[in-house]
Amino acid sequence: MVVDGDGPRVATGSVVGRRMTTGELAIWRSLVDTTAELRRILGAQLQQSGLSAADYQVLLALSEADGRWLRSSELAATIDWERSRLSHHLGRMERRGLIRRDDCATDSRGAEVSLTGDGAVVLRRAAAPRMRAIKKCFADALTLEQFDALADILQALQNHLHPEVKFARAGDGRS
Amino acid sequence: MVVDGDGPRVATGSVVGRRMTTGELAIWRSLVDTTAELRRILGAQLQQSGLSAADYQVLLALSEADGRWLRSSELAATIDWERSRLSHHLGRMERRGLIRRDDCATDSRGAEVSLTGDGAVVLRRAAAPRMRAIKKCFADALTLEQFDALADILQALQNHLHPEVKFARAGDGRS
DNA sequence: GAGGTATGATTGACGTGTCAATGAGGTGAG
DNA sequence: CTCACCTCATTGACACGTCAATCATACCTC
Repeated sequence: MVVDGDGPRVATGSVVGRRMTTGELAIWRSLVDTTAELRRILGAQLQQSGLSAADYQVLLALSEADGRWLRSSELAATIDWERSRLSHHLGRMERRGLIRRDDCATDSRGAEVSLTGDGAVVLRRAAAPRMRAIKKCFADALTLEQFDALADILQALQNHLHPEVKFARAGDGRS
Repeated sequence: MVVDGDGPRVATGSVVGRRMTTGELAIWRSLVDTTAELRRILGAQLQQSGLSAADYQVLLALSEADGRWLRSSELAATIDWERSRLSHHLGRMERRGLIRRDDCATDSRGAEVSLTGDGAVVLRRAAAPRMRAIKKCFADALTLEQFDALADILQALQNHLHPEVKFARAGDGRS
């Protein structure tokens, strides 16, 4: 049974209306597979520092924040997570002593999330090996030309996913 | 913390030995973020057909298999999953009536996994919308040149991750 | 300032993924 | 034959992610 792939079909006359070719679909599958593999490898590497990729993202965002703390919702926006996902994860990280949640001074509903000393140490120890791993299994594989092309492709995908920011310019107040 | 600009580079060569630049790291982060977003969008789309991305992968592999069934371990190898992950997932899919597991005729340890009628119907209904979604949020964003460049980049990454198959070529006549 | 609504964050339920351990059955050396 | 060892597949425990529901507080309107 064939449920995907391209079959004979009359073109609608517009490029956008064309079906995907098998080649395009194969590239899509390769993208999914390859990025999944990279995530798996880097996740395994990070685990040797006692962190998951999610832990690392949270700790990194906090360490880069002004004053090294963030409101829970700001943190969620920074790393583009759902609120509830963050809440669950912060609970687990708090239990492990990596972060701390305090009542927010300016809004009694809110929480201020900050690194603990332990969290900062663990993050610092994990950072260099992670950079090396990204370099080794990703950056070392590509030429300068390929980097440029990839940046261009990713920009095209982002423009396509978020057309409203396609023409955004610093200092341009209009939307 | 600027890490750009140190060391000469061999023309058109790789960047082995140099540190990653902030630009290269930014491209890595963009790759991770963008592919995560695509997966999220497509997962949400697939969910309208009552399937997860994992379900779809399993059903598709079975539908493409000779005789529409596979040994559990063959299925795991086909979609590159851990055995235990597959076992858990097949349990859930069996409960939902999408697949069936029968004792293997040639090896009493094994299981033969096959599509149920329901599973085949659900897959067929999900396939076209999924293709359209991949086209809409991925394929439609890229030019032919960008497709070529992306295929080249993914091949380079795969070659780097699996050097043992680095020299395999399609159309070689012999492998 | 009282009511209704919006927002910040958490919780519970459930599906999912990983690791280590297990059991059940094949396989080969002696 | 039988013992050691391997592979096939499953299980349990636990971490993780999503959805819908909840709760408390802020904000806005009258």
